[in-house]
Amino acid sequence: MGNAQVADGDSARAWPALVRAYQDVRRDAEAALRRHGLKSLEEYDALLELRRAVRPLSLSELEAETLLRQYQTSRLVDRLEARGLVERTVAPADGRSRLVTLTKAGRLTQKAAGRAYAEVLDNRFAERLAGDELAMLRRLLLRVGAD
Amino acid sequence: MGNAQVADGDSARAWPALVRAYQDVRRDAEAALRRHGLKSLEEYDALLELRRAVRPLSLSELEAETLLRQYQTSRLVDRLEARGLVERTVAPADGRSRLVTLTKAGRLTQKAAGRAYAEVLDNRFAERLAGDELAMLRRLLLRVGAD
DNA sequence: TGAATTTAGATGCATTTGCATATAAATATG
DNA sequence: CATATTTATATGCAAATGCATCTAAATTCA
Repeated sequence: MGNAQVADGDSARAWPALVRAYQDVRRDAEAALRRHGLKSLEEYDALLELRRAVRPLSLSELEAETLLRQYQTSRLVDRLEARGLVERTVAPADGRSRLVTLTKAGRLTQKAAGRAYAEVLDNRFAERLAGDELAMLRRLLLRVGAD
Repeated sequence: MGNAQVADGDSARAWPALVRAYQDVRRDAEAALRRHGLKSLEEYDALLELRRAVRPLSLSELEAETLLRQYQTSRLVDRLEARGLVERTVAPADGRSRLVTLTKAGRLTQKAAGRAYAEVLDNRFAERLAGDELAMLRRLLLRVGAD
């Protein structure tokens, strides 16, 4: 949406800046992830959740962690599976459920991509804002989102 | 990407909050725009630029204003045209260029959608943050984006 | 227990994206 | 002036998205 400008009540001059920041960070982050074979932040997030989990996650658990829609999760896992980054197995306890686990390649990719991602964020946040500014930014953003 | 969490250096705890805020505002805004027949923020932005412009804009001018890609602009205009919100005419001065103008319906849609959009932003920003907080948020976000 | 309901995922279909390339008009060059 | 190049926009095609719906397994409950 580019400028994301609205009618012009200046009540919300922060919104275009938010859009801009989001897009710029996201662009950098996705470029970094692409260099490691991932196609989107969503893919990375799924890999990260899988790595963090103590036990294999079902698709619906993964869905809950990532805030993706049901069908998005299903297809995201399709793609990760096709590239050999995860595996899907029928849950022993519930025949409807599929458990998703990272493969070796998936773990390696997550690790490498994670480092690149963290670098981008450092670049965009830590190197540009002081600690108290970061905290303030976060607090303000949390008030804008949520509900 | 849901949580948008990264490896865990806390240098960038602001990023998940940024993602969250962006997604929440955008979701509300698009819901409001849909009620007025628009499918995305991008569509609204294009209508707004066209309304603001003193003269008809070519596709490439519109592209520059909105930060869309060339093919995105072309197809966005396709869709707006199909719904009777804009018209495309060959530029008199340059036979390659198409000038895009709002139709009557396009103007009405822009106006109504704009009000709804502004309401959402007021809701998300002005009603939640004080004036100096808004200004601060904006300043911080501008430093994160850009470059 | 057997039929109805709910839950977990998958998928058909239409739309949208992205990339690369095509078309066509304008401009530059020899 | 004729050809090559650049500029403005459109488009074919493959992948991705969204919606609604489907299948199959589990659970409810009469």
